[in-house]
Amino acid sequence: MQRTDFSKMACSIARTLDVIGEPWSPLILRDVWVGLTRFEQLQADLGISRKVLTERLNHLVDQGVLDRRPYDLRPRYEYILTEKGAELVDLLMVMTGWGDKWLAGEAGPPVLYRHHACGEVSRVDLRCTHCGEPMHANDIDPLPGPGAASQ
Amino acid sequence: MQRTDFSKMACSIARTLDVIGEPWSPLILRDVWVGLTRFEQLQADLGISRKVLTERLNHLVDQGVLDRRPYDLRPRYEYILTEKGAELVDLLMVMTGWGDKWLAGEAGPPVLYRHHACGEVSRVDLRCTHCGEPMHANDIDPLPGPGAASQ
DNA sequence: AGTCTAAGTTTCCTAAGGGAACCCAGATTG
DNA sequence: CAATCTGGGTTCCCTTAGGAAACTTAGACT
Repeated sequence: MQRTDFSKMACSIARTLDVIGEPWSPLILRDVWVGLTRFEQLQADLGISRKVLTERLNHLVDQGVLDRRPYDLRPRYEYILTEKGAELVDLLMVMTGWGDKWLAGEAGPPVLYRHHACGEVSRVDLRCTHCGEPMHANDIDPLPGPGAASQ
Repeated sequence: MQRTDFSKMACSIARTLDVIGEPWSPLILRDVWVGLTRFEQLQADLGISRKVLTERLNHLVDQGVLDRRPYDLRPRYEYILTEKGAELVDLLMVMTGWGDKWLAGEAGPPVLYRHHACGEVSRVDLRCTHCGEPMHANDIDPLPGPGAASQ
């Protein structure tokens, strides 16, 4: 294997990268999320090489992030997010927030999110599941957990 | 250019990937965040090729995510997170949460986060900046924003 | 029988990652 | 003051992965 395998590292970031860290994978998930669920749609929208799209879709299905299912009696398939995949959209939302803030420039964000609960165009904020206060890089200390490298 | 350039796409996810989407970049940020800030430390901890580490560090500095500064009279440098880079740690925290839930298995999470505000070991949750309610994939509708592709 | 379409496969070419050896500047050692 | 050490890279070669375009296949349509 030439490209380093991250899946064995005792790090949830590395393991997550092993699932969606390859080029194009997050954009494929974004497209599937907004309803572009078929091979031709994805290929046309992204401009990705067909070979690479095939590889990525197979990998995402193998990892349980996408489900491949027929939508016709002919051999036609669409890809949909599993629950595991839908929870990756959280990651995309945070990426969007960062990109909107630091990279969008004068033109402003290309996409807005309307929140169903309040009906407003809004953004995501990271909060502590325990106390509900904001939780960012400088608000926490990392500690070794039960799955820490020790073997 | 062989590898497709994401930076021109009208999508904050694609633009963010152009900054930290290459292999190793998120792991480099993680290491810098936890205090492994020097070339030799990063190389030894990650096992990354020196060539690629150089390329990644240069790119992250160019993008304003890391700052390279001398820590000695000799030609010795360390890399630290800028504010722009520190806000990317949000992304790492969400990646960690997803990996902990879906990939950690029996052993449990390799790392825990203690939240300063409440002192508890906790996790992050995504909330609407406007109403404070949970905000996940199925809680929002994407709408075209001011920076949407139109030119 | 011939055509159309979605969903891939295959082939060729180039670029990017891995690994190891090499280099350089400034400090330390004998 | 020559030899060595150390951090921070460069260079070189090899292999793998991405891009582009052509080709294939199964079933439906005309």
